[in-house]
Amino acid sequence: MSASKRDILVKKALQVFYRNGFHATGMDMLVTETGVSKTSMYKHFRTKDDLILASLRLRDELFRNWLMRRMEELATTPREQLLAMFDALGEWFDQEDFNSCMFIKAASEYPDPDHPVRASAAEHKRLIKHYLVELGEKAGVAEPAQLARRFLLLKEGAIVTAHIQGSAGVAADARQAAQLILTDACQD
Amino acid sequence: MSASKRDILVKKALQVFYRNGFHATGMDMLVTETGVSKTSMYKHFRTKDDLILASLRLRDELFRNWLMRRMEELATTPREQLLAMFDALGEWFDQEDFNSCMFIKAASEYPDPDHPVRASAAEHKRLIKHYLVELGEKAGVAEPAQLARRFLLLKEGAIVTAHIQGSAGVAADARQAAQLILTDACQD
DNA sequence: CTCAACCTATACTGATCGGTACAGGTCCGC
DNA sequence: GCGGACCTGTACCGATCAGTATAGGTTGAG
Repeated sequence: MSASKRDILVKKALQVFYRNGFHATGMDMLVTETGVSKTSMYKHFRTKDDLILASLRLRDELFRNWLMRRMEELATTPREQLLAMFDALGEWFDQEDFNSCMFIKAASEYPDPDHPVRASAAEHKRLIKHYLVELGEKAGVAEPAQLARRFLLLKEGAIVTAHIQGSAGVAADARQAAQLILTDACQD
Repeated sequence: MSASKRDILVKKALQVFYRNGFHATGMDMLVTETGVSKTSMYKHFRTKDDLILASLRLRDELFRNWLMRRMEELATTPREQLLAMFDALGEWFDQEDFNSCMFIKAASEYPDPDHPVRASAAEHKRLIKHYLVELGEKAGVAEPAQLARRFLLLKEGAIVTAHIQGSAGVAADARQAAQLILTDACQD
């Protein structure tokens, strides 16, 4: 159970960073919210940035696992699973703690493109795209990479729109547009 | 010319906030970057938030004017102008100071949905959507509101993707997807 | 000349920032 | 029992945060 404190810290820090932002969250707030002493935090992570990166790694793992599992639960064939991404997104948007994509927010707060936080965001998006390409191949579309890129545009657009304008109808709009794109991809 | 100092302040503050983020930019940095004294700043704006809101108002005006003008320069018919939005976005993505959408970044940094910054972001997106609806009506599509919503998803998705993954090919991908959606919208 | 509007520079407030120092408590294997 | 791993609380560091106070310079209209 020695890893437990560290895990509690990262898990809770992830929630606070996601809700409150990165620059706006001070280490003292994390002490209060996590119940872990500051001394312990700096034993596990040399800097605040290291803790942020650990939070992003956990977020990537949790979110991608959730999304992929949900897509596979909601549909059976690869084609239907691709479209089901937008149903899963719709469920996410309607959760009360939905607050946009953590990696979009992270990239927004770190202007330096070479910052590790930006690399983490890029990797997260790359991994999701890779999963979509695989699904596209299983679905037998002619150009799975192109399909994945187009689906990702709709996904990111839906996240941002649900965040700024509200979630009503956004996932359904994205799903309908995705259906058009998928139909086209299967005709080629 | 009494408005000039204030205008210089807001114009330069907009650039610094856009480049550097809102929480990460202190008032002292703005003193350095704008050359306007802190006393003057607080004569014109009661709080930092007020200055941020003024910057966002200016950004909304400048960006929407630029986008609409560019769309109308790049094409003649309403249908072509709609698609030209993605050509204009492509030009923006390739500018060296491109750093995502200021309103997406602003919404990312202010978690409270009732904060005026969030309202400003929502209004900006609403105004762009309204312009797209008008163009859709001119183009004679059956459901201009639906078309505008789908185009906006692609637009926001392209902005975020160009920001995180790099701009290569993003605008072209979005344009191709938009072409499919537009074709469908004209068939109904 | 004078007044008011508008600007500047400098110094300051209390709070908070990321990060460190220090002293001590708990628990487990040897 | 004893050392080491791991945790706590508290106090502190210099820097920076948003915002204020004070004093004085410049400019144009009456």
